Amino acid sequence: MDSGAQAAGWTDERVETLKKLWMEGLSASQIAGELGQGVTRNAVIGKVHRLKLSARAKPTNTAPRARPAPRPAPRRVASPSASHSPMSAAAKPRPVMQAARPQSIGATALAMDPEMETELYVAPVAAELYIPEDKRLSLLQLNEHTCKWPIGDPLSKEFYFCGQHSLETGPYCDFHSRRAYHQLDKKRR
DNA sequence: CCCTGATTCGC
DNA sequence: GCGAATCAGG
Repeated sequence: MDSGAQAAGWTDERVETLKKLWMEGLSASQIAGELGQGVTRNAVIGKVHRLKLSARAKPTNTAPRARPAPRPAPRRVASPSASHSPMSAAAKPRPVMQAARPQSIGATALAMDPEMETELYVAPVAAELYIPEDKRLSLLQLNEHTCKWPIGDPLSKEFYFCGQHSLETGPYCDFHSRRAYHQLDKKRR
């Protein structure tokens, strides 16, 4: 007898479902979830391309496809290369002082009265974390595990680094890591 | 950071 | 043929 574990083979049935859902506009991840746990979003996309389904809804797209950038075959790269130079790290980030966004304080407004909205105002100050003086680090005190987010004017004697424990995924602590990402990824024109 | 599809290439 | 890893854009 056979009782086997069926691999994630693309049966006609599944392919049908795939086609249907894809054409309906579902995202690859949604379809993957629909097909089952054994199917990943990548699997769906891969299959879609193999079936040559790619474009589903293309009204008037004047952009065939960006030139498939010359892929330098980065497959399976395992290069830790952790060269942390204090100087370069310090010169990278842009400690701009921007105001913190409101972050929806209070309950979600369902129906805000026109007269009430003037009451809601959040001061756009305190954009930077306050680091106690005894926690602040100078350039020479930085190491692989200290947040290298610069604070203040580099030319000033007030200048210091965050110095909190940095994440394994980057040179900054949780707070500054997120900030840096949100800055860069957001706009980018 | 989340997400999306697109592509490549070892298996 | 398959799909993880990666890339590129939002």
